[in-house]
Amino acid sequence: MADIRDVAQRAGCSIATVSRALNSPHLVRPETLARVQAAALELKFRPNALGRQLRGERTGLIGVMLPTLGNPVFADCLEGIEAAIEGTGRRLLLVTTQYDPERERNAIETLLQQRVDGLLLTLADAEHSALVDDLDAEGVPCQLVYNDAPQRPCVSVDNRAAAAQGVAMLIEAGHRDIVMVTGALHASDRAKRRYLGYGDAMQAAGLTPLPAFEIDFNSGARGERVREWLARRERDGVRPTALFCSNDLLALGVMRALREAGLRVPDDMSVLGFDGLAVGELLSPTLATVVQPSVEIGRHAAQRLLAQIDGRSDGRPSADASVPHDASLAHALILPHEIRRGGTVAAPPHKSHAPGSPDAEPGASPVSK
Amino acid sequence: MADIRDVAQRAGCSIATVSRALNSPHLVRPETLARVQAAALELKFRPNALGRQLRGERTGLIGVMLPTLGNPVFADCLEGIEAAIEGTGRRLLLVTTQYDPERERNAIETLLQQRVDGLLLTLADAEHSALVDDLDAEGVPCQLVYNDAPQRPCVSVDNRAAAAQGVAMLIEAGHRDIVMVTGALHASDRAKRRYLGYGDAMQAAGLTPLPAFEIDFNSGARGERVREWLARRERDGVRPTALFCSNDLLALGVMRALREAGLRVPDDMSVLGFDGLAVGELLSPTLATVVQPSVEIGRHAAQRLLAQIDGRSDGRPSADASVPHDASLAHALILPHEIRRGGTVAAPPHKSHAPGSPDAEPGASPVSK
DNA sequence: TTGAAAGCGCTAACAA
DNA sequence: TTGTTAGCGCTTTCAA
Repeated sequence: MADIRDVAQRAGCSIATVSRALNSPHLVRPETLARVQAAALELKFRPNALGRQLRGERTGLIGVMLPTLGNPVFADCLEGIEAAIEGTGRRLLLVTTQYDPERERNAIETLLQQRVDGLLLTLADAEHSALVDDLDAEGVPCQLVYNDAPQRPCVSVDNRAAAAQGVAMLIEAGHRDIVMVTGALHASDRAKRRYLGYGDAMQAAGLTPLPAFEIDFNSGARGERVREWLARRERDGVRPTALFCSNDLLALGVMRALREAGLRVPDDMSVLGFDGLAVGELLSPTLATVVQPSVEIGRHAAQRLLAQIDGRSDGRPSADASVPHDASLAHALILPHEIRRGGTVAAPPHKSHAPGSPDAEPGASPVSK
Repeated sequence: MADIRDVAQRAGCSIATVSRALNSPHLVRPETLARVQAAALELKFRPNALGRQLRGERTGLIGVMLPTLGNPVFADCLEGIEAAIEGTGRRLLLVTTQYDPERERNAIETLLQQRVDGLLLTLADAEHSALVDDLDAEGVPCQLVYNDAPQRPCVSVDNRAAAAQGVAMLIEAGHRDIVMVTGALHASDRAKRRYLGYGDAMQAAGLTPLPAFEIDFNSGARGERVREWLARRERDGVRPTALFCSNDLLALGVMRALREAGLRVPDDMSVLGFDGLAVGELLSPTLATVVQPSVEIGRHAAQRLLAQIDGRSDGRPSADASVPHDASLAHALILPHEIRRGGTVAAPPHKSHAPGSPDAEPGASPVSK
């Protein structure tokens, strides 16, 4: 593989001139420039980015760490990131962590060793993660994605408020027995905040928040577990009429389980998701959900990161320059969410639950409180 | 940021010893090793991968180029790739092209400049792309993903056979008027092959293949176009009873359009997809589709690429060594597809349109041949 | 407008 | 077992 020296020789000039011809053509006499370009072409010269990166202060590499791409919400976000860096000559170094905190740590270290100019991260739990503090202390440009931690540089929706609003819609539709279904709660700070929002909405309506129904995402026995859980609740006489799922993918899984259990959505059970996956709108009935602008989240995060990177005088992380160029980049950017009404939410089944009236109405769920 | 020299100084040894301590600890006296490690820790030394990569013959970087992540089929594949490199100490450099041939060319060049050890690519059109030949000529390890070009190093399903089998299922269900719906046909060699497969199945059943209905993926007016097209066909008296969509995403879009047009699936129209997206199974009715093992495609492609890379004596692309270590890596790996029967396919509606035979046989499709 | 030369941080001979 | 040293391919002063 031809290197800059070969080109120089062929063009009859020094390597410095070749470098200039490539990077600052205006500094080179047109004649020389032409000779260099011709030589480069003939030799199929492909500049080695490593050399430049080692020398320079920037690599043009952006590190992206996401939990998984199996959930379109992250893939969408990545599309937004890609869109934002498109044309900037930057490249993406991608790692997924499967929500594993240890992999998070390793992945970040790896990215840093490659000398990425900045990081775009979705952490399992941003607020309690020392990682971000470390990065901050080291002066590594970094934006969190989806994590909403008010004091951190991040781009997200207000998960708590958004969830509350979604649940409020369920309540408005007449539901009182609403249960939140989540993947492993501990795995995601988003889910936790959404659960708080669920609680807010319930209490605001004078209802008692119920414990979340945690269901392992990765277990194949999802349908079974849901059915089993429903049966148990049925026995206890407290079958909910609506389920608020902590994300759309989970909602889809739950809906299938319900179907397998012989329950119709929304006739027997309403379902509300969170994320706003595009496929939700293609379903029938369409999935009611709390929409977060995933692509925009990715795009904004990337834009902020780029601003942060460009804001530094030198490209290298500087431990002392703890003040970003624009201080607002150091704090959360909360994008607007949206409630998407959909066919999966309807009024609860006929027999309504007058509080305090314990009459056993056939086919109806008794009331809580 | 501390470099290897700083560590050496602090540990009271030479940089060579530090390097050894890090990369070949067994070559270093335990005492020294400990000192180095301590020094590295105290200085928060983070080895600069660029230095190593510039020096060495491998970067550990794998270039991945996909059309988009908006289609889960590619995100799934990427998950497979990730899974395959997990634990190998390799990293992924990711680029998406939005099916744009020019971006393909640029992206590859960019990846090559970063000195990736190999490439994993999905091209718009693999068979007629000079790109792969160039790469091959340059000796860059490379595997195509999804593209099925028998003579090329790639991992895919047999799109033609798979499509034929899917369409055969439709025919078996009683359909005769089957139209294939595709995104821009020219944009994807997969779609072309699937159309061939459609033709195969139709002819094998003595039916006349119809022109494909091409519909722009990115146009927002999808629903409208589908309705309009249906209306036209209706006027012509040749309304199809089944649609074979060139991919699942398209199938979902089409189904929505049908719904908006007041047609029920599968009662009024059967729909068959291609890809086997997980969400298809979560729908109701579940999406009938030709399943390709996306994650496995990604995983195998990555594994083959790694084998190819490791097979080379030197890590650098060598123009002459056109023969891979294992010659089979130079040819297609065709993974098995699968027909997923689903609720979107049923027998055609009662009034069938027998070509030439105007008698309306209730409830039965005329027989071919 | 061009060239010579000094590294960027690291690895790997080769010597000691 | 350790150190010295020569680069990997490039950019960028500094001089000419």
